[in-house]
Amino acid sequence: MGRKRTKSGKIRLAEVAELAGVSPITASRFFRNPEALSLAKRTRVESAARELGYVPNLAARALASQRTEVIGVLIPSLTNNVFSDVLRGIYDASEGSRYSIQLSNTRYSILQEEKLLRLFLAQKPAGLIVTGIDQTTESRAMLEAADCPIIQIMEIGPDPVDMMIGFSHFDAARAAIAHLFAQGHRKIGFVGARMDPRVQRRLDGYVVAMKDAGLYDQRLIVTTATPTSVTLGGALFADLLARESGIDSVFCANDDLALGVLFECRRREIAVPDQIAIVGFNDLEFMAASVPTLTSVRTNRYEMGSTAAAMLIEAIEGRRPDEPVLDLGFTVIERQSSQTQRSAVSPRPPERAPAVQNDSVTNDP
Amino acid sequence: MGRKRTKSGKIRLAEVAELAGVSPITASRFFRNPEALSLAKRTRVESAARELGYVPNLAARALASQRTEVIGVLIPSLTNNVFSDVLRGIYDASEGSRYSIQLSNTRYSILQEEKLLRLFLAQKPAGLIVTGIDQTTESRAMLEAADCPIIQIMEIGPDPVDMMIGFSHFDAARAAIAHLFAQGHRKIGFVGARMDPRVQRRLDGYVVAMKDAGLYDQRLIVTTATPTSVTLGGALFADLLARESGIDSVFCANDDLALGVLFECRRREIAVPDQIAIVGFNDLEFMAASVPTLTSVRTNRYEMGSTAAAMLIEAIEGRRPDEPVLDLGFTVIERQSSQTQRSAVSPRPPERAPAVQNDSVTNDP
DNA sequence: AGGATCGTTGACAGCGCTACCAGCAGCGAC
DNA sequence: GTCGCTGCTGGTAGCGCTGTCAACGATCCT
Repeated sequence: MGRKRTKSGKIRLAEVAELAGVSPITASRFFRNPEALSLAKRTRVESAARELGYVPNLAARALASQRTEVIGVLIPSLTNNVFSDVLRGIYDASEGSRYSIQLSNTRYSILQEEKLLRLFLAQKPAGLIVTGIDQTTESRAMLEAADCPIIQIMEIGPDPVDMMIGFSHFDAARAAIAHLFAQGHRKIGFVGARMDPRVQRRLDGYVVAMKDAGLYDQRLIVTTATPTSVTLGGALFADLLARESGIDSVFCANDDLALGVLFECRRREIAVPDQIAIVGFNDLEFMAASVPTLTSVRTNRYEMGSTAAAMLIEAIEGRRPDEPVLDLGFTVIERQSSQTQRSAVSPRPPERAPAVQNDSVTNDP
Repeated sequence: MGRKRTKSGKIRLAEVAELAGVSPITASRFFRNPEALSLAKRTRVESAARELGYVPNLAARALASQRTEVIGVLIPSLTNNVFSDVLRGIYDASEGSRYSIQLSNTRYSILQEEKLLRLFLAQKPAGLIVTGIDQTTESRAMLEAADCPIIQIMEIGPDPVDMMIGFSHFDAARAAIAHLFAQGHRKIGFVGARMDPRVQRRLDGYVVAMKDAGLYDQRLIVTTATPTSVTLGGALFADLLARESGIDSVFCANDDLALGVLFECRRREIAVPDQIAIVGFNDLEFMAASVPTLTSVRTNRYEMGSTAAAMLIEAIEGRRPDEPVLDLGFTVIERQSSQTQRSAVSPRPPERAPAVQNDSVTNDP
């Protein structure tokens, strides 16, 4: 055979082209835009490529085309269940596409995020997925100057850099509190950890709901910057009980905390929901399995990741969505931990209706 | 200025070299092996690069050098807590190095793994991290032919492709059963889900331990191929109870199942550990927070990831470890869920000593 | 002093692919 | 018959960097 191989023995595009009897550039087009070829050449190139086991060299492609087929993803945590669901969505939706995912962990630091952003942008990614809407001014400027599609995920806000997909943590928290009001609870504690911007907005939702009902008391709020855990949920709840008496329910900023509160109740022989109602956030799998089952606010995490990746890929390929901001909503899943006994006479009837509109607990736009 | 810029306005190495008054190749060396330069040129190149804000073009580098600075990582699941800990270790250890992580999800399919391996290898990664020791014949052949360091993680076995880091799931399961024997339990159930090769080896460890003690009964084993969950733990345990009576303890193949069993006990008002002892596997955070606290086998997941990445990078750079197989061990963490009452008279004294050597529950090599 | 060695530097020639532009055939319209 | 158009194809010229090898002066040894 007259074909010359590179020393590494790798098959190059030129070999494929030669076997197929076309020019290299035609073979190149086959891999990027097969429709542009005549049917005859298309099949010839295809079978030649298969026969030789050709695999494109991505580095050469990136160098020649001046762009990569990499989607950068910046998330604050790898271990938080919330993000692993989102990630799974992103990976699933990118699979089968030509794009590969480049993941980095900001560890909840917007400075770290800025640093990583600079790194990513220097390699001209095809698109970018960033978490949240709280970037540094510098990051924001870089994102706006970037010439690739960008999606902010996990929450929505008024001023997208480009596209945005998430839900309102503020509204979700308010809906959770409205549910507790509807069940007759009035002295509702808030337990929060990590206190990243999204947890902060859940707290804001709680505060506004409580104030609207004339029930706000800052001593009902226990938070810490420490990373969240089940153990911490128990500890924070213990703090809350030590500080305030007469609490009838707790809204936890996430489900791990809620589970910790449940265990702490068990440890102290506090009946749930009779003495204390518990509501969590995210609706992780175990919330439906615990005893009693735990009420939570379901968020569409997998969908958030998969839709974000799919939207981004569409945008990269020139098909921008009609609406750049997508609200995935949330649903308050009412379970035993917050149900007032309905078969028996309610042991703690609401003394007055809370001053909050009793709208639907679901917010699926 | 005489410098010519590329149309994209990007700073190239040539610009840096010109400003520094050296040849491009010298500038290139500065970024790869600064020690090779004289101090004078080194500082000149460094300040020129900083002044221009130069960022190397990785695609060009990869093309010219015929290798990438990418470490491929193949794991079976993104959402399983076990792997998120490992991943965090990998990302942490690779941060600050020149290498970037390329992650893919095999979804517990060795065929999918083979496919992804082919994809990865075609791009000449600098190194590879693969999960487990059960590859297809084809995958194994590809790995052996690959000219980059490879680490198999999560478990150890007799025949490493290259390097290996993990622990013996078989021994860990045996140690868990030995602990239950030591606490006087004899009718020990096994609850397992997903049944990937590592869970299978835990089951093997259980079987051997039970057989050695003359207590093996296959009706004590409940497994399913379904992905694991807390809910599933409860359901499988319910199956076990329906099938067999007199069970005094349950060894769960992972902690989610164990939590599900605990909740199921609570639902049925079975006292833990008095009527049923529970042992889990992995020692996730919540195991220490539950009521009662749950015994588990601690595995060093974060360390496994970080050590694997660090070892791999060392090997890539030519410093191979003395010993290619690293056993990270495990520890049985004894908690309330499996403790025989010691203050009171044991309600269920062991009728005969189990025929298993009562070695240390810790296996930290 | 002569030769060998080391540390440092630079010239050259690609790595494998694609952007750009030109060319060519086939077609319908005038 | 000419023109312009469309659809397909190919040639040329890099993309930005590094491997290889040669050259140079400085240092060391005999």
